[in-house]
Amino acid sequence: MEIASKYNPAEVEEKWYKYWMDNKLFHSKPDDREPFTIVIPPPNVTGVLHMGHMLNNTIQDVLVRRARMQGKNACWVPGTDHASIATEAKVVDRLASRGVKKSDLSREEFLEHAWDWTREHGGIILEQLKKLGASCDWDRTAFTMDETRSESVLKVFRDLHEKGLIYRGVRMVNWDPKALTALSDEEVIHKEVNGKLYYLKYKVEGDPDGTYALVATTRPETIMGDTAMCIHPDDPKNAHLKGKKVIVPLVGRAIPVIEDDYVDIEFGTGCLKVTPAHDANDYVLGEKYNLSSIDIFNDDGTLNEHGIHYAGMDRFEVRKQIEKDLEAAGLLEKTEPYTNNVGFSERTDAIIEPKLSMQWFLKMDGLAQPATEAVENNTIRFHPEKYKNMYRHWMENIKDWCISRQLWWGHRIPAYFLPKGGYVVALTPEEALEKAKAKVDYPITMDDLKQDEDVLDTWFSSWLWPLSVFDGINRPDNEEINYYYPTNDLVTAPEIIFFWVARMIMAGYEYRGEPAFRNVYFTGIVRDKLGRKMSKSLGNSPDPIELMEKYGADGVRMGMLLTSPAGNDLPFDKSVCEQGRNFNNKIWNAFRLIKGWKTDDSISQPETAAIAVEWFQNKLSETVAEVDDLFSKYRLSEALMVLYKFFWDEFSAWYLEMIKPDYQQPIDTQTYEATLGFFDALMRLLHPFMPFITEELWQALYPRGKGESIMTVLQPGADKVDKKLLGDFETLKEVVSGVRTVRLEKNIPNKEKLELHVTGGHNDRFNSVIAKMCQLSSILSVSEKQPGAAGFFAGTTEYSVPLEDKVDKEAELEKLRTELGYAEGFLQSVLKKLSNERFVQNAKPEIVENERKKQADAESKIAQLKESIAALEL
RNA sequence: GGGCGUUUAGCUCAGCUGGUUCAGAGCACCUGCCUUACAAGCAGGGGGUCGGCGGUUCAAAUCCGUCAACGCCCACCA
Repeated sequence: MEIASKYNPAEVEEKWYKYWMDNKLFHSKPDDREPFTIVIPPPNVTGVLHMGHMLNNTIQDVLVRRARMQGKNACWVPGTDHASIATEAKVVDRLASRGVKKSDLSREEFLEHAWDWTREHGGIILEQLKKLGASCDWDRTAFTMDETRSESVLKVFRDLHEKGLIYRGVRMVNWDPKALTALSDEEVIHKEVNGKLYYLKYKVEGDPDGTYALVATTRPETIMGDTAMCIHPDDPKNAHLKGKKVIVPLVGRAIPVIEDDYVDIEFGTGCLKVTPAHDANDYVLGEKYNLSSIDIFNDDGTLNEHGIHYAGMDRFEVRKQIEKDLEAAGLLEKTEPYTNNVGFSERTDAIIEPKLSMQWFLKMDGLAQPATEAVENNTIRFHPEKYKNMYRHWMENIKDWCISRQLWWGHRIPAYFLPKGGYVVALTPEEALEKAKAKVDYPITMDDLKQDEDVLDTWFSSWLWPLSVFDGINRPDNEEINYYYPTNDLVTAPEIIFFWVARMIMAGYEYRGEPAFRNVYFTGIVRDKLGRKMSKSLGNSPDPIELMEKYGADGVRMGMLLTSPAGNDLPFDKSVCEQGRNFNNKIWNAFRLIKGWKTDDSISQPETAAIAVEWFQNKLSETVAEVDDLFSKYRLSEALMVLYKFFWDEFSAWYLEMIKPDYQQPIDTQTYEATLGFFDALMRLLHPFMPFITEELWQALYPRGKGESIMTVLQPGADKVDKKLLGDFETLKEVVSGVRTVRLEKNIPNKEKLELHVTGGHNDRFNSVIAKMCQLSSILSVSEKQPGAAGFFAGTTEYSVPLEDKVDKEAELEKLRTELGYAEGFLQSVLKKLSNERFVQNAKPEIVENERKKQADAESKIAQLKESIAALEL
């Protein structure tokens, strides 16, 4: 059978994914085995696979596949998130492109469009994950707005309300004028913006001299909402304003001057205009001094009827216009360039407007407590650990969570308002009516109840994800939740540590009294070569699907993993995928070599092969132990790198070369069987990282039964390691390398057999191996190196290849002298240490002993070098 | 304005509790090879005063102080 010399991933990937699906190998159900659970961070239902998903899901798949191969009952639950605000924005856009405004539709009509959109786009990203090889249990695919999940959300709302943790109130919230909804603090991103500081003149009322107070503000367009001016009680320069009233420019309204030490005397002029409706701090002042509050904005950021002649204009238009008008009226003293922090909506990028409104909130401090402790005491471990600090800091300063959104796409808040005030919380209208009847003393019908128009924050469903995917809220004692919960690992981006991770931990403790997961692996951000975040708008993100077509899913997976230690950003470049693809090819060709051999029972195992097998067996054990250790520390890139080198260098370059029979000669059965065994072990070790090629070759290695898969066999275990053997073997490599260098330097073809002379201590156990790897005719022990020989050292032993005329005496002498110089310098430094009494006294005995050995070795090497030089100089 | 983190080869990173696995790995680079598994390869090689300064110690990439640059998180100075 001819096997192509290049690996073709496209052919095998589809085949094996189908095989895994057909044989239900991803499916998990509770049994006696130890469970291993991961819930996917649900991608947005309308999202398209990007490089961040690739990284994130590759890592999850590695963890799940490895757990499965450790005999655990691995369950990776996939699903999608309804992404309330993001999806609603997309649906609104699509409707707009068809000339339909959201406001023209009823709630029901709009939701119909949203569901259409969800049905059209919802499955795309999950299908794309299959191309990556993701071993999710697709039978469990969940959606944050499907029936089970919706019921869970409503029940939790009702429960937390009953516990008194959910309340309703008028607060200053972050208002997104584009999406027309409130946002939580976490959804606001602060950015530095270059703006101006405007100095406005507020004339003092009834002052004939025309004196005025100067107020510095970044937001002149809000003056219509001013209801006071505030100075510091101890501010001498503004003391004359105490007890006075000042006139708001353009508006002409008089407002009182109040005093509060909140004002910073040094900032601006020390005068602060107070606009309780449009600034969180001013709101606090307003409450304190019982100021009236004038809301001058419409929900979309245009000015309302309080905006005098600016009514109907956008807030930023007004800012420009009002500057001119103030100028014209002589009420603008000056402007200065100024940078300040402005809040932007995470989703729509609109500038946030602080707005007073009635919203639903969840009390957080009680929920936060056990969640804070769990991370602090490592019940839940963060990888890398540095995120613990961030987490603690946020948790200790946690604020109540604004959970209502003025949107339609999402879980509608299960609160029903009563005709004469008050409300009830209930899962269904029927339940609501029942509760209402119990609450009021007047007759009431279903039609009298009005359900809250708002929906819940998307994260109010995501935070239940590890529970709700196993139906742990609705049926808290079901077999699945009892078996799969707590989940094991969570793989996610640090950006959503507060949005999601922290809240899942809280929900986990509130509803199970147990951690949601044991380990959190924080991935980095995928960036381009220039260090920019990959984004659709920049167009700097490669299409993952195209990438996989070009380099193979295994190649891309490897590319992602090789350069992404936990928590570090990943500067992505296609070249790493190339490296991955090359490695696939390397594996492919090693297999081709092995499979090309004919076996012969009648040949006995050559000595070189016996040594090779023994050595590789030990090397394998050593590597397995190393990989185990790295996995336990979640150092996946390093684990992969160890395996990469193990396969490429130890297995291919050393082991296979050692056992390789002469061209077209058969191999002995014993060695062949051992080699197949090693290859099998290597495939198993690599399978979590590169599922497709390893399955393909594992299947081809031996005849396999129907439905069998590498996915479900165990990882190789680590045996005892003969350290001495491994050490000796490293010396052997040095010798082989030395001879190869001689060949290269002297331009000696490989076919020409050479003789190797040894001067000094040498372990001749591996002579047959050295002879085979270097094409030697013999290895002789000599008391002195021949003058016409090219030499090198391995440790303190000198090796040389007699070459007669081929050796350039001068060059050889030069080499030896350089080496001698180095050795003498080294000896000097060792002697200096040893002659330092304090070193000999204070250092640990083994350190001193080591220095003595270095001294002896150096001395013996120097003696040998001198002899060789003397012989050449003759 | 607070807090955290990073700085080691051209690039991406590893170096735990100070001393032979202390200056490493992969990629990139250079040289020679189409050697019958693999040129997506083989063999060999060069390259860093471990961000700067100061200190502790017999001994510092490693511990302490300080400065600098970069990054992240939090924060209401209008």
